[in-house]
Amino acid sequence: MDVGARIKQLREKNKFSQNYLADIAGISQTHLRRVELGEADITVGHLQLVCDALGISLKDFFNISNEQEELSSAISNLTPKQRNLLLEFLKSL
Amino acid sequence: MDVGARIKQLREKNKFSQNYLADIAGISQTHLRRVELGEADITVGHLQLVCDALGISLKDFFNISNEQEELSSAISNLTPKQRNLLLEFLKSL
DNA sequence: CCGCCGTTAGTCTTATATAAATAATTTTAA
DNA sequence: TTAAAATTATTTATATAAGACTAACGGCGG
Repeated sequence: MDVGARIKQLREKNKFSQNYLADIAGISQTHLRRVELGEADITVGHLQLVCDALGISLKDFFNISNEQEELSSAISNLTPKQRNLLLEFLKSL
Repeated sequence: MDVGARIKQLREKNKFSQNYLADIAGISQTHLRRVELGEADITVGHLQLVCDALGISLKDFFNISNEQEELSSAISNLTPKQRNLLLEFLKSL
């Protein structure tokens, strides 16, 4: 479970900048950035602040459905060629 | 959500000492103690280690309210006879 | 082109999470 | 009741989480 990627995913879904999210969460943009990049390991207390700012519970933060996980792990193993095929397929939906 | 209390609750359910849990989780007993007492704010990475050692997912670690709800709704449907059996059982814990 | 603005990245410092070793306390068994 | 064993608490030291400030990197109107 990649905490940084998950934060980034939620942040971008809300169209927040690092600065804005950090601000309303009450943490520094520097640190948020490092956490998102996986360069730092956030504490639960601070993650709670971030989750509050994102309007999500810690439980839901960690509750990535199995389908999603299956998908993302499947996708991460694609060859570039396969990735292109997938992109075409998605467009056709 | 009191992370320390939650860890302690799960640790004691498994009849682990701080030392033992810290050992198999790969963290120090000193730190585990401080986290349980709320004197330190554990990082997600370390909490993940603890959860692994406890055989529980992070999602379930934070999924406390549902369990409680399941319990209370289950309890509310007991017959008097079942309620007595439950009381005996609780004493035996 | 040029400065302005929003966003992300880098640096340097401080606060605190975490560890190793040891002491104190509680529990257990004789 | 007491010594040993198990558990929890302290002390001291280090690694790293976290913050303040500044720089670099694009867009965009003038």
